Amino acid sequence: MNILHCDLDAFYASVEQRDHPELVGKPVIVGGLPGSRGVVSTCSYEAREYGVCSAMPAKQAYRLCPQAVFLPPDIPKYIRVSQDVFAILHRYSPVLEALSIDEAFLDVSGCHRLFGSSAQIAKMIKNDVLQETGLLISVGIAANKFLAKLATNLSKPNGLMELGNDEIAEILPSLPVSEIWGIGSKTAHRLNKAGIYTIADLLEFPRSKLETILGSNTDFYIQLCSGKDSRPVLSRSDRKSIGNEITFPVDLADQKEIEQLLLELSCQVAYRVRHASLIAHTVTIKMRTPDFQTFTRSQTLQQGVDADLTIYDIALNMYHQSGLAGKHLRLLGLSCSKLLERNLEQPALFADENDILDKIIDDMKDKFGSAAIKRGSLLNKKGRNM
DNA sequence: TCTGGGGTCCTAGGACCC
DNA sequence: TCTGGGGTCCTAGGACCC
Repeated sequence: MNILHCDLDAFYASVEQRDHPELVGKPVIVGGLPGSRGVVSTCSYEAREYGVCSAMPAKQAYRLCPQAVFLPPDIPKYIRVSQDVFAILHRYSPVLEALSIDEAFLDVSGCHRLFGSSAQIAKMIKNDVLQETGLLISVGIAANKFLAKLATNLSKPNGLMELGNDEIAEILPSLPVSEIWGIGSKTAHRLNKAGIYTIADLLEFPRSKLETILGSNTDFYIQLCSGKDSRPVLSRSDRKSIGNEITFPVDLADQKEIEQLLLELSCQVAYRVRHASLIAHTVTIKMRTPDFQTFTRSQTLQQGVDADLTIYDIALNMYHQSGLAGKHLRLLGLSCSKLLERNLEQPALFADENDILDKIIDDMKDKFGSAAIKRGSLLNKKGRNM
């Protein structure tokens, strides 16, 4: 029982309730605003009582709970709080795997002499997080990652659950397959169509037929359903991609306007790439049409890129070659991948004037914030801000 | 009813190389 | 005239997670 899964309860909404005491006890919905095309990122437990949940369209959330307080997310603030919480977790074990901004696995094997049993460590973590950040965190304890995460899910909010062999034998068989980490709505639906609703159903199903649904992951999922999971807790390796995307308030077909937005995205992403001291070898654009079909185009380059206008040129070219130029779009995205550390890359012999301009703009963004300065061609007559 | 934005990982086909 | 097999990389799409 050495694996802990730690998950902050209703993270974004809880931070807002902490910072705005008048919101405590009220339904709070962080994410898209009611009139927008956004969705709910996180909602407080008060809002959940009305049927509101994560990923629900904001319009639908408003219909269910019009009295809720809708707030846009303040991601930089949540990142700061998250860092504080992860620092607390780090005190108890160096083997920490961050899953997201509000979730992490901790392997506490070898930490018992210093801190006591897993359950004692979990209690100390919950206490420290509450004392130092004012937030509630749920902790699941088990022999492996799958079961630890399950324990957290079963005990939220403000949970602390240790899943031992007896509990596993009792709980696991009747759980719906959608509770399995990695089984999403599509796969769950296909399993249901085959008559598989619970973990017990899955284990009784002929393996060969199961393989037509789960493919090469069949054995892995059978193991999970048997309560076995040999994946180690691993500190996150380097990030694989950096990207931004935007869903327009209304569908857009005007090429000039889309090109302008592509330039804005290029500048945002390039800035983040440079800020991380990285260089990208692949640029990808993403387009979504009003019927919700998503298309991507990507290009891999011999020479790594990090300049605003270089990335923009590549993106613009792909947009015009995509067959979607002039068509209505509801989403436009740009991302950079195949990232390498900049100092490992052979530097260009001469920095050109674009590099110098990027450097000046970056310095100003660092000092005054990203809204303070942008390229002249990004300022249209309305003074759009993004 | 109308579907965000940040990501990760996987698959399948095709090009290319030996 | 008929063309294997293995490996790697690229591209596009899709499932999934929070």
